[in-house]
Amino acid sequence: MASTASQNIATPCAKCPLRELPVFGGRLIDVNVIQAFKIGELTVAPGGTILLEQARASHLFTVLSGWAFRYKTLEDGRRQIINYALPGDFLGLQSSMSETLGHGIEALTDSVLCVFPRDKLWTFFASDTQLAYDVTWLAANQERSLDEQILSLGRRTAIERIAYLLWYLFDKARGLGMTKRNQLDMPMRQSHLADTLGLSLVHTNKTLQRLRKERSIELDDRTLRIINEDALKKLARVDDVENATRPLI
Amino acid sequence: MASTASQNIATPCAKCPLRELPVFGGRLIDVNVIQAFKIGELTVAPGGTILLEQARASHLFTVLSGWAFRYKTLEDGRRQIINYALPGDFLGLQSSMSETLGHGIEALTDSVLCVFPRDKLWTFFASDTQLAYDVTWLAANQERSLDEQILSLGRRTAIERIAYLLWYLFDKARGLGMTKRNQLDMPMRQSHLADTLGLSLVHTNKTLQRLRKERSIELDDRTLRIINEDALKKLARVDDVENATRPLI
DNA sequence: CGTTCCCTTGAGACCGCTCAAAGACCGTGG
DNA sequence: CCACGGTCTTTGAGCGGTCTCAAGGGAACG
Repeated sequence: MASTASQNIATPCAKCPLRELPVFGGRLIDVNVIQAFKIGELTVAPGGTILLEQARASHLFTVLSGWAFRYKTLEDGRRQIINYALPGDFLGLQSSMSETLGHGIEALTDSVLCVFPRDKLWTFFASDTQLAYDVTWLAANQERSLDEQILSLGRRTAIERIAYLLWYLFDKARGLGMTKRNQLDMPMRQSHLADTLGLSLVHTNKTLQRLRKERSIELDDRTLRIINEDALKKLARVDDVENATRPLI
Repeated sequence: MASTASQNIATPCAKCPLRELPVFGGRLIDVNVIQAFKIGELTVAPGGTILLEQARASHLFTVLSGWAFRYKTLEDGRRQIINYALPGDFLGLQSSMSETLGHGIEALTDSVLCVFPRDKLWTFFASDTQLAYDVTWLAANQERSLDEQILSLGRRTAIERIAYLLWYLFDKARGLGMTKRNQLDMPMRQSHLADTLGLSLVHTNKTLQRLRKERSIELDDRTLRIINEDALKKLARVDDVENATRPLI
């Protein structure tokens, strides 16, 4: 069905809509290099598995459209969402180059991913320094956002964590042009938020309501509206990060 | 003093003691390449700052000897330790290649670090594919251990977190030959552990005692003894990771 | 021998948890 | 069109894990 159809209408890198975006401005790799690296596209439906937690990863992905998330689980079922992937995010590298994965990746919406062969990475590293550099840049930068997530989980209170997460996601989506005014379509359920924040579902719900009552956000079914961005940032104690452009693989 | 003296006795890469270790076996970069990349050594005393939280990082480091840790702080002083660096660990890349740092690095013991110029990284990427590949490998692998830390903070209980952290550190040190039997010299104080685990100092102390009472560990002044490794791993729900060799820059 | 740093202990408060159940919304089928 | 089941959100009640505050004890060091 959807996934089969999309194989035939694969987006050529030259027509990649992401390349137009300012966030990726000025540091784009030669289209032909990327195109040569790319072996196909993967289409996944909401709730679909992109990478199994125990699997050995043989591919690398760039999200072309849609939302996904990376997670780990404990034997007894406790799940922790590590981060969310939006268009332009590069996935699969984390699995320490060729060992088993250790984390799963699941789609939240209908998603399309560009697929690259892991075992060709070496070849492309050798032939294109820019690509090597960019992959490293992306890996290093993802670490940065994990650092922030660790700070959140370790030292922020429930309401601060939520404020940070919502602001972070909104800001990231804004850079990708996915927002309208102060409004963002967020596909995850409260249980996803809870599993991201290290909180229980019930407490997440109650804390969300506190944020609504103080008019910092609105959050109906699946759309987030930021009513008071400054209040949110202050609460989350966001240290303004210069939003530099980033590479796109 | 110490730091001046050490400039004169810099370890040539050819005599790097780390290269002997099995953990780094079989995937070592040509000594001459590393040696050309290395511009000096940095010696730091316990409590000394390796990288300031607000600074712009211009160097990359490999820990040659000693313990250090990476941390972030919130304005009001709450500190979160992100991870610990032991010999062979590569530092400074996280600062998303040339932006401001966002985290600090501090030495726990007398430490010696090999220093590399960040702005030459590109040059070496271009001239040595293996080095580029290894740097990326290290970045990806560090992400892996941050994933685990996120799982801990988000979903493990206090006692599980401690069990995991102690086992993780012990296992890592064991790979480096820093343990004697079941015993490890751990330079951090309980306040460091608390700031790593996202717990208060008091609760860390009380939980530590529970682990001692059930004879899983001993922890006197600064030495950790693992009495019952299996119990620890079971409590922490460690999924046995194949301990592959890793690159050394 | 006083100061300082660290570890330990106790007491009480609060944040976030679990359990349980009631709305709300939606698609499906009778 | 309504009944029904499913998924998700919301509420309430009570428990407990972790926190803060406060103080005491031990070891190292000048």
